[in-house]
Amino acid sequence: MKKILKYKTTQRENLLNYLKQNKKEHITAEQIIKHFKSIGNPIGKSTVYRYLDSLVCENIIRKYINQERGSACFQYIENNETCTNHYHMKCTKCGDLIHLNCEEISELQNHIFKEHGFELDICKTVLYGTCSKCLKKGDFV
Amino acid sequence: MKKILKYKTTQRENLLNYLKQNKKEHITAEQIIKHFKSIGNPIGKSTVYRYLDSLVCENIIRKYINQERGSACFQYIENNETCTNHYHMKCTKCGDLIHLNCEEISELQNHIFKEHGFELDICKTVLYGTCSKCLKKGDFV
DNA sequence: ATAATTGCAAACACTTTGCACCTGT
DNA sequence: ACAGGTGCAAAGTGTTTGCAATTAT
Repeated sequence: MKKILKYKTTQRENLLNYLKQNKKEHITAEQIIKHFKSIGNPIGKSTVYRYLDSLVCENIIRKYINQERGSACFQYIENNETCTNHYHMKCTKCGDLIHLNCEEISELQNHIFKEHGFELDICKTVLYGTCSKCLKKGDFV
Repeated sequence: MKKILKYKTTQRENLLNYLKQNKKEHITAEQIIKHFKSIGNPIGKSTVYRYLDSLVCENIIRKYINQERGSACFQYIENNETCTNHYHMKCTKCGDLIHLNCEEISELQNHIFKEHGFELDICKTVLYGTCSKCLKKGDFV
């Protein structure tokens, strides 16, 4: 379905480096395009989308769909990241992404598999809610 | 931000009934439009989207973003549905939606709140993975 | 040399908006 | 009568695709 990319190009190298440097963030295509435009080194929209697709296929980055806007964001996958007990929680107020390494989640995963026969895909699941910072600011917001 | 709807119209009545009749499903705007066209009772696109928005605001229906396509789907909320310990799991293979009423999840929610200071929003969170039917068909798929 | 890649512009899918006409009260 | 609602068509997002020019090998 997706193309295998054979040549090494500066655009791709830059783009992948950018994702690596922001591995803690969920980056949108728009952010990438703006970033490279702003540093006077623009990369074409189609190139960005095509390369992102291919990186997703190669399992080098992960793709998420933003629950608010329905648009995609991407994140570099660490080599050493097992991804097995690592969930992401996204604050719907401030948009912050929280990385959750937690025993309890693995337990839930086991429970859901054993009792409900459903195999949870941690990589595809994002937990939504309100982060502690925003809770402190006031529930009413 | 959203308009309050004052008059009772046939379009809205029909649309809400349709959602009520399909309360177990996640329905897209497209499905709604097609349905009413097919029964020779079409409702305009804008009317559909506007009414869905307003129903979401009034907490009469819930909106989900499809993780594959990034498009929205909607679901009628039962009056008696507390929504407190009711999660949705969506199979990424067959698209089936599974309703999960489960103690363990409430425990996780408590844990995440106490230990990580994050208030999980169950309504906004969908767990993704593979359902039992698809697992039986073969892991390789 | 030549196969792959780029980037524009045009097409896409889904959703929102402006506006003249229609409907519920 | 008139505020409110409908539905078309047009505009807006975010994403994908066709293609001629460009670049990596």
